[in-house]
Amino acid sequence: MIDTLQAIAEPNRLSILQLMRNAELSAGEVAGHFKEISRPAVSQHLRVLKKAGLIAERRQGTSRIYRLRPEGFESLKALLENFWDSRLEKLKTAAEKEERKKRKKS
Amino acid sequence: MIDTLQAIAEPNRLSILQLMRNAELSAGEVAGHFKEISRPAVSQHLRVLKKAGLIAERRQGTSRIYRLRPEGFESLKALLENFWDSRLEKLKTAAEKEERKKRKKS
DNA sequence: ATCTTATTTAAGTTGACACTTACGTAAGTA
DNA sequence: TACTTACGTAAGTGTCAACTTAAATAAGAT
Repeated sequence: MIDTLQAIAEPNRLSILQLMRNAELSAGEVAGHFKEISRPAVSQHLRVLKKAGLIAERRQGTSRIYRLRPEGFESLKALLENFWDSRLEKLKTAAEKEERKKRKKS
Repeated sequence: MIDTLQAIAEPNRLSILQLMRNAELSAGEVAGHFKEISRPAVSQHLRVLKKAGLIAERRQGTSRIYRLRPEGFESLKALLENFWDSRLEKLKTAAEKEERKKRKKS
């Protein structure tokens, strides 16, 4: 969970994920999009993303092809929904409290 | 955006946010939940979270009360939806391609 | 077998950042 | 005014992770 977050929270890795949003890419193709960092750096980022379950790897000849794993984002989605829904959450628990009060009375 | 992610992707800060999900807390109350780290450390985390727009601060006597800012999560939500909906996205662009093909024909 | 292509792994360096202790500040209380 | 309470800020330290270059691996092509 925290690993997923940390994997995404690095600028270059976030870029890599965004590149893969619509297409699979080989390690070399990914690296081609980055002028600032070397191939090994990209390779290391891919490893982190893979370990976090955010991408999957498959081999084809000498290349390795990577693709996004949308399932990998699901636990994160669940976690974060608790924050942007927290206002609803509060209303809900308040309503439940009210409910218990009523039952006590009757 | 990346700041928001980095703010959340630190274990203690994530815990702080989770603490605040249902109630406002003073800095001291937050610090009270952490045995492993000192008050100043908590204070520094609160600053990061505030800078990222994830929490808001208000003063009351000598205390400072912090509360969650669900709006602060929204840009992050928008970003991430592009990942877990990426399969739909692919279908959509494929459908659009198909659409253009048809128009060419007619 | 050797060479090339595509990529990862190893080893080492550096900068950022999460922490600590010590000090500063700001509001309320005696 | 002095004291206390509740914090934040400053300064310094250690760890970790993102990078580099160099070497290793793995599959194909000659």
